[in-house]
Amino acid sequence: MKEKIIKTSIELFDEKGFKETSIQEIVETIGVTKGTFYYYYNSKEELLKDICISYIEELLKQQKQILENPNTDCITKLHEIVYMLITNIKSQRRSARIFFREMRHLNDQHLKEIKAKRNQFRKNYQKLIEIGMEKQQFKNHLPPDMLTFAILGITNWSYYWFHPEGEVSEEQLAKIYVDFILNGIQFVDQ
Amino acid sequence: MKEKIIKTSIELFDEKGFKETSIQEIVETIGVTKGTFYYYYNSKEELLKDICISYIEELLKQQKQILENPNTDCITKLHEIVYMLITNIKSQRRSARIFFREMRHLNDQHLKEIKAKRNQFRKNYQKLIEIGMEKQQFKNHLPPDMLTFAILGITNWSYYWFHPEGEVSEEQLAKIYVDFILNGIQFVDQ
Amino acid sequence: MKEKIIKTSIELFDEKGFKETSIQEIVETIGVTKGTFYYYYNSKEELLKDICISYIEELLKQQKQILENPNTDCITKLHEIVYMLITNIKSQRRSARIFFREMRHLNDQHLKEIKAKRNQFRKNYQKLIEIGMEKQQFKNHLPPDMLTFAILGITNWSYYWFHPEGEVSEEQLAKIYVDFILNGIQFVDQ
Amino acid sequence: MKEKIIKTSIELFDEKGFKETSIQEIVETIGVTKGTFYYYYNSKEELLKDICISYIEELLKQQKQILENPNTDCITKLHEIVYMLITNIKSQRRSARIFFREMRHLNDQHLKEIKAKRNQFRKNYQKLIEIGMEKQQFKNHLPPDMLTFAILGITNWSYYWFHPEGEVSEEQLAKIYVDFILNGIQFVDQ
DNA sequence: AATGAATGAGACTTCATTCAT
DNA sequence: AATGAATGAAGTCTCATTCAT
Repeated sequence: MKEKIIKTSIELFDEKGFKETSIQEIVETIGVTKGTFYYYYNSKEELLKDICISYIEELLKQQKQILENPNTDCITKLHEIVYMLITNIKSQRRSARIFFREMRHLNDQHLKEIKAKRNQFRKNYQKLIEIGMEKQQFKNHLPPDMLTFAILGITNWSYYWFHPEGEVSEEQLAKIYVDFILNGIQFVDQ
Repeated sequence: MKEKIIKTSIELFDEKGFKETSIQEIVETIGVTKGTFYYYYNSKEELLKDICISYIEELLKQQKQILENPNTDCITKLHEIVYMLITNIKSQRRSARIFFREMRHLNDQHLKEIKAKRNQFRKNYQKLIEIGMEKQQFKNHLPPDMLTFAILGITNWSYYWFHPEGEVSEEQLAKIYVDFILNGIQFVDQ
Repeated sequence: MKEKIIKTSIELFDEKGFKETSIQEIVETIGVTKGTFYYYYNSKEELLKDICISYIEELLKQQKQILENPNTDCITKLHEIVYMLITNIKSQRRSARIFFREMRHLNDQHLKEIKAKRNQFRKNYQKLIEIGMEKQQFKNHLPPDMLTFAILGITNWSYYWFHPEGEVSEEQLAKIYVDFILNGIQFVDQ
Repeated sequence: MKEKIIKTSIELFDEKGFKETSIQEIVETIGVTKGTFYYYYNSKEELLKDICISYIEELLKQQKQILENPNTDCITKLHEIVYMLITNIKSQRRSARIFFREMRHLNDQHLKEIKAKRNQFRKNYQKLIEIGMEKQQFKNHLPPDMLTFAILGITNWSYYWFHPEGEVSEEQLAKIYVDFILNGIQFVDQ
């Protein structure tokens, strides 16, 4: 039942927004009553927290697997993270959008917890860039923190417009982005 | 008075969200009563529309000036747009965030109008990339639409974390981003 | 309207209890809607506070008038306070009962304020007893604070059973009580 | 288990009120689940009835013992009842307060039953006063019913403020009250 | 003897909006 | 140009109670 509630809420929160989705709507969609909801959750906010936590923790887990692989270099790892984020769109687009857009409805404590994890993800990313710079896989004349924000912006933004069912596949988009991130767009006369 | 309402609403909508800000709060902040609000606006939604329209039209106007300048090449134009978007953060961060986050509260008609202008901005951007490709200022092996989304993602995302009052100035950030967009991050042994 | 709300609420709170009376019932009795209630009060608790404050402040005011009269001695003053409390039953019985029974539903701050005033009333009463002891109008071998509680108990309790419309009039009851307080019930052989 | 439920409920009902205490809270405090509660009680009201009945019946029992003692006179009996009520505060304060304050949540039938016993207690008290009057232990110029209410008010009220652990002991308070009841407070020049 | 899932009625409260003045 | 009173629909949440196991 808890699973059902989460699944339904994710759809509704993404489509209509957290505030705009009433508990009534959630339980009606499932076919139970409001009491049932409050048997599983103490508040609407707690449900949102669950959704947000699940999302970011899954992301951290996948990032960890990629970063701790001893057999890949920095460029490969960068590619894998970009690819991971793009492929996640298919299954996690809703959660991701809820994460970014509705996070502010969490209470102070939960918000702090969530933001810590989000920052952790970014810091890990940045660390990869820094290591790549040390190993001379990446250029080192630009500040790694700003670069990290930029690279994150590219993939995060794609959650708002990219449709994995469309003409461009996930693999293709990931490749395009990695190429862009590595080489930029300027024409170089050789 | 209308100016006061807009100014106050922008602050409140950004800080608390559209739904979370009541008309009561807006008019209390100004020091008038609800009747006054409804003298100037027919609904809360209309006020949001005003804010969103102003934001995107101003952006289009500035973009137009840059693009129509006959004396600059594509790379310069790209730099100018990036710089324009980053400098706008100082004065328009609130409006921009409201634009992205609260747009969905608009009614169908207004939403259509807004999205048309937003797409216009993106299409103009994309056109610049395409022209640059034709003129061999930009490489042409990557799809210009995906590149445009990527470039947009970089600057749009900065509205959520960049603080113009911080250590890195707007000029610096714009330079970093343009460098990144043009050349990428991969180390090139020459 | 505010007056109507207070009047109706006092009746309902007394008859059914604070928790047991819904806003719905209050406004239905008056013939308005819930919105109207919340136009005048921010919460149900605030209304209760108003009722409690009004009650205790009126009591303090009347007590003050009696105590500050320079032309009456302690015994007269005692009589006047007892009489005042008994006569108040007719008009204030409901408020008094709400005061005693529902006070605990007030929030911490309001409760503190109310209790301060209630203690003030008791302290003033006790002061009268102490002055009477000094002036040898009252015996001084019993602790004045305990006596004050006892005397208060007598009249306060009457709010729960005394009906001014019954056989015994207010004047009579006050006289009986003062006689009892002054002389006790033990038969004295003279 | 039933004992545990009663004990816990008395504490919670006294501290928070009957309506304000949920069955959930009661069973959580004990460490069982709601089903357990409903195995022992058919409703929350039934539990309240149990508490109230136990309290008043115990009181009647103790009163009976005192009144039926053939070896004590009326003044001694009065003293013993006052003392009994005061000593009860230590063990029964919570029950007593629930009795007075929450009684109204009982259903009609239970309320009738309870009130009958409460009146019985008062009537017995009044009878003692009347007998004392006949035997010329008590003055007979004041109506015994009003006097009974007054005497009851004194002790009942003490349930709301007297702390047996404080400076004044139960014996002392009983003595003070009996002295007051018998002799009053007026200074008598002899 | 006890559990856990589910119910459903009803509570307080919020708020955009209307309208006579 | 602005006010203040009033509306009413909708929202979140509570909780005593039921029932199959």
